[in-house]
Amino acid sequence: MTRQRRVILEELRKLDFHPTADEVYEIVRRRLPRISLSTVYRDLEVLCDYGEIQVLEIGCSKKHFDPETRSHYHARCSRCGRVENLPVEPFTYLERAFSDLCEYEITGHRMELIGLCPVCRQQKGQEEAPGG
Amino acid sequence: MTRQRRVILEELRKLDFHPTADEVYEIVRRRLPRISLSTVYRDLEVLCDYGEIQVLEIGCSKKHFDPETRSHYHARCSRCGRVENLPVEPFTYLERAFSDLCEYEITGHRMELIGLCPVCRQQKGQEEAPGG
DNA sequence: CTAGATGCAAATTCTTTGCGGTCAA
DNA sequence: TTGACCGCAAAGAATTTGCATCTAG
Repeated sequence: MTRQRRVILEELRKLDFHPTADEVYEIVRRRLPRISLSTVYRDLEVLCDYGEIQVLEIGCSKKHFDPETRSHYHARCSRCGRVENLPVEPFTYLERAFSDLCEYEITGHRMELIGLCPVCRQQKGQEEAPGG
Repeated sequence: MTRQRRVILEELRKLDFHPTADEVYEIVRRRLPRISLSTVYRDLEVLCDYGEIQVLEIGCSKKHFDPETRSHYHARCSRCGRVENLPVEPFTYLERAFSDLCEYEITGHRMELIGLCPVCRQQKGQEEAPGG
């Protein structure tokens, strides 16, 4: 566990949302101004291998990194791309139910709620009623 | 609706899985050998805008294209990447339930079952018991 | 004609890799 | 001294864009 790796993990754990690699880079740079983006990518991968964090390939095009490795659901803002946790236990019985409906050997599932986060909700309200 | 666009849509509708852009390219090339990959990307985007197909940003890194635009769930093979439909109606009540659990204004949700498709299931079985 | 669409090649974006130098045990 | 790790720059993969040409109306 190197300095860079430790700082990345610490910063990830402070956040209430799941950042992308370049967001991690920007955040970590405040404490380690000389860190490189490739170190961030490499350390995020190592932290996944160690089982300290997980990658979310959600919404897509960019990966998001989550310091909680147990399975859980996410909410994603369709406006700003923010990804955060949903406070419910995953419905594992769904996997058994779906096993009977298809030929797949089911090993897991993923659910994502899509909508507007509180901030974007408010901003959208202001745009739609400008000044009156 | 140009020739290229029509052929792309026809071929998509024939498939029982949801291909990536380069898979669409390979398939469509059999009928239109001079089509370019950028036309495929561009036409897939136009078809989305027209509401004829939808993009699945699933599993990630590559987009998958689905000629069924109504909301539905998918199964994804963790071995070969195949993405196909699940024969169940989406549980829209989940959106109302989650609205009470978070501050989001929920507009939709997505669920994806992960596992081994029938083909990979069989291949895996053969690898694990080679020759007896 | 002309507006939109195409094919090709170059550009972008996100991510990974190669390499020489650094640091801790 | 050694092996893992770093920063930098270059390479890769997926996707998008610029541009000259083509085509249907």
